[in-house]
Amino acid sequence: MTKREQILEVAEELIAENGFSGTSVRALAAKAGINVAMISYYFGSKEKLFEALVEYRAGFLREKFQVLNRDVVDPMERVDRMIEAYVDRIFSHHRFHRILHRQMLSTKTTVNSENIMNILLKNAEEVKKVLIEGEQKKIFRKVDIEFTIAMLIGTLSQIAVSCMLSSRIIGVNPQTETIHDESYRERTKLFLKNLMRKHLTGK
Amino acid sequence: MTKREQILEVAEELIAENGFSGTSVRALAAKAGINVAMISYYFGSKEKLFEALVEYRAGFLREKFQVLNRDVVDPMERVDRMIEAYVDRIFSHHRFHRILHRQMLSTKTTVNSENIMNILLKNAEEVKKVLIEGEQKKIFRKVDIEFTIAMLIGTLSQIAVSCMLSSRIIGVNPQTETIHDESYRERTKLFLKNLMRKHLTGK
Amino acid sequence: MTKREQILEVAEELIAENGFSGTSVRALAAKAGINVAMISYYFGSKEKLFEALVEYRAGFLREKFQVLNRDVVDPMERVDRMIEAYVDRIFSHHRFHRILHRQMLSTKTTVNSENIMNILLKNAEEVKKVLIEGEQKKIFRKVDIEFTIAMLIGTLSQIAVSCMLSSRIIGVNPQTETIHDESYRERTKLFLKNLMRKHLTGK
Amino acid sequence: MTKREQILEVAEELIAENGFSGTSVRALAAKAGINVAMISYYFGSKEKLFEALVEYRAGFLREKFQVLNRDVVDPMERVDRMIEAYVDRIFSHHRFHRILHRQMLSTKTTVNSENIMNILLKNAEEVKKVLIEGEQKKIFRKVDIEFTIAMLIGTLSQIAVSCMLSSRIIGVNPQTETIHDESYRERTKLFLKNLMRKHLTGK
DNA sequence: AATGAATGAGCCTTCATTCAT
DNA sequence: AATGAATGAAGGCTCATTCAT
Repeated sequence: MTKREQILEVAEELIAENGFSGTSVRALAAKAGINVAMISYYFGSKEKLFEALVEYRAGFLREKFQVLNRDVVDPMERVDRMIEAYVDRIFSHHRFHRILHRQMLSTKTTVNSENIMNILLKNAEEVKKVLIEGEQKKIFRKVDIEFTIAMLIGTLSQIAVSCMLSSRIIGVNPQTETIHDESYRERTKLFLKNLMRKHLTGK
Repeated sequence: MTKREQILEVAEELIAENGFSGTSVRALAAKAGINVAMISYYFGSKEKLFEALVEYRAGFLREKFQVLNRDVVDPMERVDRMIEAYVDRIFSHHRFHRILHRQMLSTKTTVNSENIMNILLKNAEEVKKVLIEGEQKKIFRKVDIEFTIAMLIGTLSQIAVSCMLSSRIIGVNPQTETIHDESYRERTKLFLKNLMRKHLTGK
Repeated sequence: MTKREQILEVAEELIAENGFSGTSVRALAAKAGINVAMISYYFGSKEKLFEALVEYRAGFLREKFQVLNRDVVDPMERVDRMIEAYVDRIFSHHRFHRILHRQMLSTKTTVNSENIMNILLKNAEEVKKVLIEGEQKKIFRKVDIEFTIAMLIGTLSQIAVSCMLSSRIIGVNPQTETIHDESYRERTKLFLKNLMRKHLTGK
Repeated sequence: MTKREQILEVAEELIAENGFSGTSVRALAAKAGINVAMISYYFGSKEKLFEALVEYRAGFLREKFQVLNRDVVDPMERVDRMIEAYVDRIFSHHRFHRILHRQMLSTKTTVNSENIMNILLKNAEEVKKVLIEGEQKKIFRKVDIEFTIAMLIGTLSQIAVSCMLSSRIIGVNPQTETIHDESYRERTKLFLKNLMRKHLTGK
């Protein structure tokens, strides 16, 4: 791993935990074991570091959804696959997802938020396509498509992101069963699939 | 409105927009039209101001859920009522909700987060009761209760909170139809009710 | 003296000695016996402190030249009076003059330099008037008016400003006879008057 | 031109424009098209680069004055020649002269300033000799010799150095007639010669 | 000889807070 | 009760310099 990447990893961790304003370049440098000046040296500024982080992780998020839409014919099957891909993705990058989510909470529009919005939007549109297609094929009921997407994103985020709350609402012992566990991930997939099936087909 | 409350209102607005670290007491004092020293004077510190804000708004959120559980007999009916109350509550205090949500994203445990967790938890438990009761009465299917709660919270949050994203995903023109509109609120209620009915009863 | 003025006085001293970039707000605050934050508090920024300093001293420089032109009839007499006023002024504010002079050496145009130029220009124009009038009245020879002004300014600056060099070129013991001495000031006046008389009238 | 000299040329330009503290080694390296580390590599430090620059240019300034004093017999003639040499010298190295001038404004004594003083002093002494000789031969009037030297230096500096101000005081269009023009140079020589003749001989 | 990476010190500014009134 | 002045700490960033290659 290059030093640049190393900084980005640490940045992701700290920003996920404390937010952008809550993370000082000094804290960042300390945790990354580098000099403060290196942040400016590599990225130009703290803001640009953030942009670089978004760019760095955006790649992971951009792929694969399109593929699904082409290969699988049955809409319900495709929704299942999407859920699987989506859950995997978010669980694997839960820290970055936390950052994205936080960004969404800000009403201020920055260079970054535009970028982030576009990433999320692309995913959302892919889901939208399936839903519309399923509806046209009379396989899905007529549902509020946009809110269905919001439900998918919101539910998954809620499960993945709010450790503290979730662990208590959900009755999970955060020490033994966490977001990092395979079982937890599967439980999430199963729940979402069932939910969507009922919601979309009523069966 | 007392000066104290006036400060709290402004604090809510700014913190909802820019986060806790992103909001300086100077900006706050400027917007509230008071002296900087007043924040320390009234609340002791910025942190304590935040705690006071949570306390100030928590009252709104704490009431009414219990009532519903006592008065209404039919579990499905009760779920509907809860959704209505919950949606109304969050739409009415969407700024504060945004703050709560952001707090949940933080893994740092503060005095505040404990407080906030308790508020949210109480609500969640009320919902849990209905779900369990409905299941015992064989009116509801057997579902993953904890994740169902997460779904409820997550979906509503997603709809209410991410103006920018939602407005684009959801296909809402943020100029004409926003979180402040009655129609938008009703649409949300309808969606959640249908979703839960399908999810819980399959019908 | 207010604290604001106190800061300005110290700023003048340090900037005269080390230049603007060469003077750190920390050094300034230390010498003025105040906190670093006070510079921003009072002036907004280091740059604005400089502007305030120019404004603060500009007043001293702006007055009095016009008066001379109205009251005295004889051009040569008026030139003498101007020299006296000019020498007094610069000797009294030699530190600020040093700053002005340094600013002139910069080719970068700032808000300040425009301001400074205007002050100097006004003085120069007043001198120009006398020279032209004297020439029209056939009292002065035909001379290069603009360069004559440059000579006046340049000579006086050289004498007043370059302590180290002057003290050695001029053969003055900087310990005993300095810019602060009355005799040195009178010597300067005498020199300039004689120089100008010869230059302008040839007698 | 060696790389070393190339750096020195760029350094002269930037330091003349922005002063020593106002010129960063980074800006310098960028403009010279070399690596930042090169400055330390070639010169040891920024200070030493400055010293090297003084040394580099000092050579130009040191020569020729002595020669004049030996070859020409008539003191007035010699003064004229000196003015010519001096004007030529300063106009040819006006950037470096700007640096010297700025240094004179500083009261801080550095290794450099000592060096610079010596250069200027040597020139001044050469002038002094002629003035004294002319006075002894009863060709020159009795004048304040030291101030006369200051006048010469100051006037020329003022004309050469303060582009912005001069161009406005002097009524020169900086676009068409500048320090680089032959005519401007000749005008300066003529002015100084006439001035000195009147001042020294009264004729 | 030459360079990109890295450093620690210092830059100016803003922070939340406290003090005197 | 309320405020302008003042503070020390921390903010992000740039500095001249050094290191390893």
